[in-house]
Amino acid sequence: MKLSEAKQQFISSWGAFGSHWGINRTMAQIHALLMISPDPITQDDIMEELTISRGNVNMNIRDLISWGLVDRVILSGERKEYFTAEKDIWKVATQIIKERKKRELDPMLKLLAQLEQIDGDKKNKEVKQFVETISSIKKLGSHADKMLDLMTKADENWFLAGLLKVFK
Amino acid sequence: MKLSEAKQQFISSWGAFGSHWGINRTMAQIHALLMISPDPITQDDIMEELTISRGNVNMNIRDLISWGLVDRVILSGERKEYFTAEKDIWKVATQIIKERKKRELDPMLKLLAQLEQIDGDKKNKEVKQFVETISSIKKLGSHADKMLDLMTKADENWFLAGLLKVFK
DNA sequence: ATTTATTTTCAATATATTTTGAAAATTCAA
DNA sequence: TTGAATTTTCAAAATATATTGAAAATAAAT
Repeated sequence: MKLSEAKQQFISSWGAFGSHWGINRTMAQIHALLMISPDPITQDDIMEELTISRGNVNMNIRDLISWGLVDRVILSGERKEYFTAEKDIWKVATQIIKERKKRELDPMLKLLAQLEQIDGDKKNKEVKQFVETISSIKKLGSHADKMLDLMTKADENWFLAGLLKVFK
Repeated sequence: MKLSEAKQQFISSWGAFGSHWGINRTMAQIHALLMISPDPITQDDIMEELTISRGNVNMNIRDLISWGLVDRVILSGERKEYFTAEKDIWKVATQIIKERKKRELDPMLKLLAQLEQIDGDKKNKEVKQFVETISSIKKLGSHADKMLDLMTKADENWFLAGLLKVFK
């Protein structure tokens, strides 16, 4: 397979993959393109490579920057802005985990804590099932929370070495 | 807070939460409703509780069944079908992980293995960055794959006990 | 200060996804 | 069988999301 073909395939499937995870397809594609680009590239390069509009590139790039996955780069002497992506995939993964934890898991756990305090007869079947469901989700959620916290603080080798100990 | 209010809040936010994870909002809401329902309920109950159409309920219920999260229940003497959800949240989580691994991670890893074999000068900067990106994603992916496999085979206590050892 | 290159915004448009609801199919009882 | 209850399907409509492109804003050079 030729590089150009492989590139296209990777960008396209990374986009599809991302869309299963609440990340918009184009954003994931831009991210893919930046990850495989050895040097920083411009908005125009991205527009051309993915055949999408300037506005689209601009918005998604800003989104990627807010996720901490892409950086603006100023090349001296150049007027245009350049962009580059974090290349260490472990850092990419922990960054995504950190952000999603903050944006989604944390608020959910906060809400569940509130919902646990409902008034009503604890003997009532409906009440009982509700409280049990909420508290078991909360419990699982906070385990996940702690685990993700530790994971994202550890570096890759440390984390995987640790896992090996558990998983024989 | 009253039960009815708490129920509404839980259903609504579980729906929003799900939609960040590629699960459609209504499907997640139906799932939430079933999890907090102590006894099996009918399509009509769901229609009424969530004020959505019969077709919508039917399609999403089937989807939930295909995910292994909901079961059809036939109550003897009753004509209508009843539905019930798995209540053990650890089982719910591992079931979701298993399915998503099968549907998303496995195909992605398979594709990456193909993309690694591109022809061209390995000294070329573009080729080098491409191959490095692909192989590092593949490596991380297969670590995740192994870990998820073990997680979903283990039971909750075993898994958490194991994690405790690693994470002090 | 004016021009020119570049980035950003956002209303309009296009695309994708979800939902409806009524018709068709199925299931069960009489 | 026939018919009533129930489930399923799916084209059309509604809704939500993504994309465009040109105008406004910003930044740099002259």
